[in-house]
Amino acid sequence: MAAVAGVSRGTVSRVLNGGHNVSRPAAEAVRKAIRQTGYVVNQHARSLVTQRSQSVAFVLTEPQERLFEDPNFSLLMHGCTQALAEHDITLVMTIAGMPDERARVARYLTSGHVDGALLVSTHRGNPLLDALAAQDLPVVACGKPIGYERRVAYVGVDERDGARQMVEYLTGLGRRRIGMITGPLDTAGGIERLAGYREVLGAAGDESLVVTGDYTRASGEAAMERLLAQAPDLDAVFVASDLTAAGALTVLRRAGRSVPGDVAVGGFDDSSIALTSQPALTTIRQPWARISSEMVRLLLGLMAGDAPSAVTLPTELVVRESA
Amino acid sequence: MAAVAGVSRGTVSRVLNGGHNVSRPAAEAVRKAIRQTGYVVNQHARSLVTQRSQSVAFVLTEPQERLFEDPNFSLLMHGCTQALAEHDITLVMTIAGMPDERARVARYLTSGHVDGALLVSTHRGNPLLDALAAQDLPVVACGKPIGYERRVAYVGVDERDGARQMVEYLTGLGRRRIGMITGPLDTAGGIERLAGYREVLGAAGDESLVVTGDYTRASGEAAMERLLAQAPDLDAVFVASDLTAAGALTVLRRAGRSVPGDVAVGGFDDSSIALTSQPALTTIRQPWARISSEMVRLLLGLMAGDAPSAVTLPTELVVRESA
DNA sequence: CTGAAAGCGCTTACAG
DNA sequence: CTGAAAGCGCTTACAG
Repeated sequence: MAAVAGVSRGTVSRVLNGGHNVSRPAAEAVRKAIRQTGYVVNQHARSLVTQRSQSVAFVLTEPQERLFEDPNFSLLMHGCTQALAEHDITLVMTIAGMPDERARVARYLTSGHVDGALLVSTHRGNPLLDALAAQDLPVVACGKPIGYERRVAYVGVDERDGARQMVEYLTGLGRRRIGMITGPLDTAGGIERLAGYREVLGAAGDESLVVTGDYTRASGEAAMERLLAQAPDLDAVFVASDLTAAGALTVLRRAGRSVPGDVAVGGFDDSSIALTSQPALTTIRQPWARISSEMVRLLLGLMAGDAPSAVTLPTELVVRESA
Repeated sequence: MAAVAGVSRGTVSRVLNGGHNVSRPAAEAVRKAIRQTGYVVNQHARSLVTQRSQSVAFVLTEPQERLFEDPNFSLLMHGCTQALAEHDITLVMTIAGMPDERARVARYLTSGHVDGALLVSTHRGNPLLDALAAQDLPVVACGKPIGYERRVAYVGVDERDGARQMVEYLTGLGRRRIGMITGPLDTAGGIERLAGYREVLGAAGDESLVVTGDYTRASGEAAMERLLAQAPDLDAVFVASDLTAAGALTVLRRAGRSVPGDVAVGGFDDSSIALTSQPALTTIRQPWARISSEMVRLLLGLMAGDAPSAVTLPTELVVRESA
């Protein structure tokens, strides 16, 4: 390659890396030779010296199905891809749902393939976090990573306040028997959204009105059925995710309860499903674009040597038809 | 590291790579030192000499949304992850829907980050294929890559025969006005499923009965509406994908046509949506598990120096409620 | 502006 | 079984 262009490897390298300190004719010759030979740098050789791979992983620590069911992940990943592209960094996705996959992924991530990792949907005690932290890989989580709040950077929304907004809105509508379908209680979103609900309802809180879900659509169906059995007189439900709320809607329809007439339904996320569900969901908007750009900003910071920090973003009530 | 264990770098490397020609005590010492220091190999240094990265890319050349909408991708990716894990290879996913993303991804793939690529949903004239072929990266496509059949390995199903099975089944049911919603006509699945339909219906083929779709749910809704307008007397539809068929079902319901009473609906894929749709879809099963294992087998072969080859798998009619 | 040279951290014949 | 040494293909001070 250097031979074809009639210059030294050093000069080739210089034009490849910005072209500083290279004469016009030399740069031209190199570019021409690259076109002729179809030369592509060997990323390993480059990374071995730069200590950078110019790529970052988007790690999903969830059974695979969730990714494909929940439209939020898509949004988040797209936003991150865009933001990283501006810095000439490629995003690759990796799934570590099962324990054995986790070990493999941990090895992949820590052995230099990537310069950092964006972690999505982290449950309490996620073992991957230990492995990554031990190797000092820059990591930023989406949502507060319980148990690692201090050591791992993250960006999340004010979950509790979002829940509060929704429950206050339902209360304001005159609803008195307000149920809740929570998220998984080993995640910040699961815990905090429930806390917000309790904060508003206070002593009025009735345990038969609360059922635990796990953010999936299926859990929304199951939980709604239980809720209808335990508290047939409920006139509203706050559901911790739109996808789960869509499941609840199906059950409500089947049970002959009109929404919002008989039962008002409030979701969380403002994901695409909120618009396509029947009726369209009143929900709490998470600023996905902002979340992804902040995640990337923090990650780039960590890669540059910054200490881990946390960003908390506000949410917003979006009123549609379901409540 | 070698110092901690009291051996040479060579010996450390030997235990890391299978432990052949290493004495028990030496191996023990190395393993202990690894535990103590948390040592992880530098993948770049290793790959620079082995010319292998032990990872493979799952490349989606589709706008991001499709991945998350279509359950088939999930299945396929999971199968490939499993099959590769047996060979100690990590699968990373990468999306190249937009032209600028494509350039970035091409660079990523050809610069040594991965040992090969699994290509999903390739339309005619996919520019990524040119870039990869030029760099001799082992590639296997899912479905016949039009225009690259001879140069690129692939595994697909007998699309035409699958379509034929479905249309013959519908004919056997006594349906006489059988419409079709096709896939995108720049993919093998789009073209061949239509060809199978035409083959069975022959001269009876009426152009007003055929509408082009693109495998999405939305295209199923739009196409079904057109079909109902163009050919209000149709008594069956063959839809080139289950997801699209689910869209068609929605429109049919809205139009007051009972399924399969008024209109029989046949899908293609046997994806998870075929079971959850109302009514459950009669469809053509694609053997996803088999497809992913064959894709991996071919890729491993290419990586070992084999010439590209193609595998065509049979499909199977699955009768449920919609027809 | 440019080339020669060192060095990134491994693996792997090669001797022993 | 084990160590010393070459070499993988780059980047980057260092001279000039």
